[in-house]
Amino acid sequence: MPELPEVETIVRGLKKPLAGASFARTRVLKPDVLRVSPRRFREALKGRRVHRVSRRAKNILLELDDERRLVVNLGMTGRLLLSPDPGTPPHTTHPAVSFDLADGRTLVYDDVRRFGVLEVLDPGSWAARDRRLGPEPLLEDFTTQRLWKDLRRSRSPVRSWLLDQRRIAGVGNIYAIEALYRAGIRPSRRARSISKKEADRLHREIRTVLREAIEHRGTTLRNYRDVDGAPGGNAPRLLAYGREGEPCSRCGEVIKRVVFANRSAFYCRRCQS
DNA sequence: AACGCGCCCTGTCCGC
DNA sequence: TGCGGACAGGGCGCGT
Repeated sequence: MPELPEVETIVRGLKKPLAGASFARTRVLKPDVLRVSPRRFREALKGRRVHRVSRRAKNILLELDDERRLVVNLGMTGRLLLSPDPGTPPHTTHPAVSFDLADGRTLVYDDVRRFGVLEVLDPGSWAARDRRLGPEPLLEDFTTQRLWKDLRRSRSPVRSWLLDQRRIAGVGNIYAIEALYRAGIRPSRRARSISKKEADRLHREIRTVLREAIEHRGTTLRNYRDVDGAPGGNAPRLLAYGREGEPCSRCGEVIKRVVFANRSAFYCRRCQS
């Protein structure tokens, strides 16, 4: 569910409130969101202080005072919810893991479908994971040149290419569809067929779409909430995603929906080639 | 090696 | 009103 802008909104919301906070007690209600035993997970966090909160791709990183990190991937429906104030737990629907902080606040990982994963990784394990992720699209090293060169090496449909986290980090189905719509490129186009000029446009639109979504605190279709439980405001701004049968905002042609790789793609057959 | 597919799980919505 | 099927923002493991 949550893509880069939603994860970034959560990270920004946790930065100040969690800086310096420490884990007193952890309760695991749904062990299937972990990859180790609940006991081992609890022990890894016990007494640890949060040094810094950051994001890499769609992962939330709580950097701990022992050099390890609590890595949270929200899957489709994961949420991180924080107490409004000490003594008041956040409002949850499907709590999976609950973290009591030393100051009386509670951080809860809530997840209806439980596709999310929580792990505590040492520096080496995290570095190995990090290396497998592609460039951050909002950072300097993601250049038009790099995008174009990387696209040329793949025969996948460009929409599938954009969803592959090893190639570009943090883009999911919504923003892939939106960027392709705005760049005038059909989702089914083979990555290697994208011209230099198209790659330039795609590069710009990926960044614009992500930046604007962050400004609007993410897209809420159903489940996404920020750390205060509030929905994002970006959904009404989507031009193609979820708009099957509606007129194209540019030319009035009907927006089409096609399915490949088990996921919906939306596009305008007149504006996108 | 690169790629596409099925699957993990629960909730919601739509058509009959 | 009830029921079955399709579908949902992600990512992994498998077979080709």
